[in-house]
Amino acid sequence: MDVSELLDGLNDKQREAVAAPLQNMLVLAGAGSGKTRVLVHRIAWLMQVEQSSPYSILAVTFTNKAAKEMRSRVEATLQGPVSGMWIGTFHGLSHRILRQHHKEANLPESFQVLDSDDQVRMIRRLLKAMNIDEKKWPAKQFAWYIGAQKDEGRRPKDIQAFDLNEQLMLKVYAAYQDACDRAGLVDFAEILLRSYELLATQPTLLRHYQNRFAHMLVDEFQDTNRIQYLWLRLLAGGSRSIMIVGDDDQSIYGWRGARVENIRQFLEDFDAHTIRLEQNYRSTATILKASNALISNNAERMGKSLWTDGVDGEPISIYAAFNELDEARFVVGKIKTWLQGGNALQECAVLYRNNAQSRILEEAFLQEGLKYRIYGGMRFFERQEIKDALCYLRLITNRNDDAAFERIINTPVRGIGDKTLSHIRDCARNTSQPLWYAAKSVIAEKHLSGRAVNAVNQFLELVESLEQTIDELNLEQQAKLTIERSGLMAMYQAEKGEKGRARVENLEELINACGQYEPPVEEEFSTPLQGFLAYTSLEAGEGQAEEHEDAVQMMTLHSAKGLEFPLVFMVGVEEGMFPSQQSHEESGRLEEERRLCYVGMTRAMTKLYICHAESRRLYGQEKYHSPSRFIRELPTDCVEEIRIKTQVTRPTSAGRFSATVTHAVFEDSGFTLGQRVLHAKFGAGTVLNYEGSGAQSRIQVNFDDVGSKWLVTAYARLQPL
DNA sequence: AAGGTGCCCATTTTT
DNA sequence: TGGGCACCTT
Repeated sequence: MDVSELLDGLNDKQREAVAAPLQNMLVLAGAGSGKTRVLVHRIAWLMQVEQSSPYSILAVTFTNKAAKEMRSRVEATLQGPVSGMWIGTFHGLSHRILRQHHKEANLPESFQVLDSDDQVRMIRRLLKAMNIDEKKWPAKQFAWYIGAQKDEGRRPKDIQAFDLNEQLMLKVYAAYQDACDRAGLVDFAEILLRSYELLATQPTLLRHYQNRFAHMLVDEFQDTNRIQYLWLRLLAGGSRSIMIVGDDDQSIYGWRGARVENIRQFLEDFDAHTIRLEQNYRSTATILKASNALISNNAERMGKSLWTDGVDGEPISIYAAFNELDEARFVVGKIKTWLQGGNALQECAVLYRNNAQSRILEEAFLQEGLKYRIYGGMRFFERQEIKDALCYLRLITNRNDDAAFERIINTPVRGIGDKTLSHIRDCARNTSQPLWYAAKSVIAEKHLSGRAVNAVNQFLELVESLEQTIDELNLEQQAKLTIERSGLMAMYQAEKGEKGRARVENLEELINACGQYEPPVEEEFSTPLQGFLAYTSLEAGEGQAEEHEDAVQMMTLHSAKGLEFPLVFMVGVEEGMFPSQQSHEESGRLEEERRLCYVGMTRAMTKLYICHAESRRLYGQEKYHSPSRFIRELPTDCVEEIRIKTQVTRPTSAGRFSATVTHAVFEDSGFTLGQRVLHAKFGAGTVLNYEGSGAQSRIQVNFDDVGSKWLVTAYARLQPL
């Protein structure tokens, strides 16, 4: 392959990054500036021009999807499969290291990964055992605390608890860690921390990896947390060839431990050269101008300004909806118009700040027969029936796995009740052994009724006999046998309704997935089953939505990152919603919300609508929100207000005003005499008179109080009578 | 052991 | 408002 092909079609800045001499680099890559392209081409460049072996390259991403895409694009560029190159997520790569050196990491060979749900269940059990009232201290809070500590690289011994609350947190952290260690379980944060500690304490091992990975590339660097940064820095050693790609303006995960500061830290620690990718290939000039203006309100920035040599495009449309129903109706209407223009449904995306907002929209889409797809939600390997089955497989692999034991000991019901179970738990605690062995002891001690003994025995034998099949059967057959012999299949077949049918299908799909699974060649698993289990927890699978279907794409602003759509709606852009109420309280949060808004806006390719509702039913109460400050921060020449906006004179006193209604929404809002209206703008009022319809209508309102808030937009022109 | 009731809570999410 | 969950009832 001709080397120049690697640079063809790149702009100057991209080319500078791809063809740079071996050095540490920060590529500040704006939205839609072709960062993946740069990463992929850089990898190809390293191999073709620098003659680097694929073995010497380590590329890290955050999501499996991104890792997969990067690998396939590298392979496409190099026109052939690359083997030996490490491309993966932080968790995936760390996990691989732990597998390979489980002994040095003090982990059993059969160690398993706990997902967040397992983790919370595990903590919940501990809380019960420790007599901690879950009502007062929810398990989730502990999970949060533990995760946050691990993300910062702190073990219980490193933490000083100042108040009682933190002392409790710490106590549970220590107990939880102990339980995990005994059971051979690691949670997600543990994977990173453990792998970091492993490298930090094993100089030979560290040197091995440092020597191997001469080149490191990191995607979405602004999302790295403390421990990920330390991990990278440790692994990089004195390397002169690490390229990080990121965008401080798109850092939206501070709340889960991401540190934008890592970018500056990197510049300092690695004495890196900075390249800015500011040419955008996605959006219209108008959208970019508005986005730039918005983000310039943030103080802490590396500085960057997106530009395009494309068209200006249409202005951004702002729609002030009457309420959330009107907002949904508006979105539906505009999407229909879009379709009439000969465009596809899947080109449309509706973005919202929190998941609850999707409901009203769904209803509206359903009503109009528009297909939609919601991103996020329960993933395949996280489903109840799937996890049940997986826990059988886990226990088969590792008898110490208390989390799995707890989940399936009486699923399906086999007459092992609370009493029997607490016997087993007590025994486990008193004798410091896993539940599995405690169950055996309890049976031997004959403290139980004959019936209970039978039931427990049956369970133990079931698992043991299933383990025997490992050598004889392939993974698919084994999964099938497990799901059948455990009674799970029968149990879910008996479940009535659509739900039961779906669950049976999912179980079949799981068997299918086992058949499809091929253990990765580079990684050593003692059995294919172990490999499969690791795969299920590190890669939870797709959500429920069908990807190929032509449907409106609905998702939170967070999950929209990295995607692009010709037509984008941002809904609920109101003070208190977005920026969210909570973000006012903590410092720095507001800027993150603004970055989130920036991310949302820069998803749009050709047309962007921003909607806000003046009244919204929230938690069963009518709330009046003013338009988000983010709307105000957009330059007026980039924006068009869809509802006719009229500058109005602020009513200075209570009394009668007449209003000329300027929008048809009032047509079906159906004013009635005596109705209370026009809330947030001028305070509450009563409709005195209403005539005509739509833009022709006139309404007289008597305001009994003049609101303290002053806003420039209005539905109607108000005139003192 | 399933079904009902009442209570509490209420961003954002990947691994 | 409504969903999830713990607890209570049959």
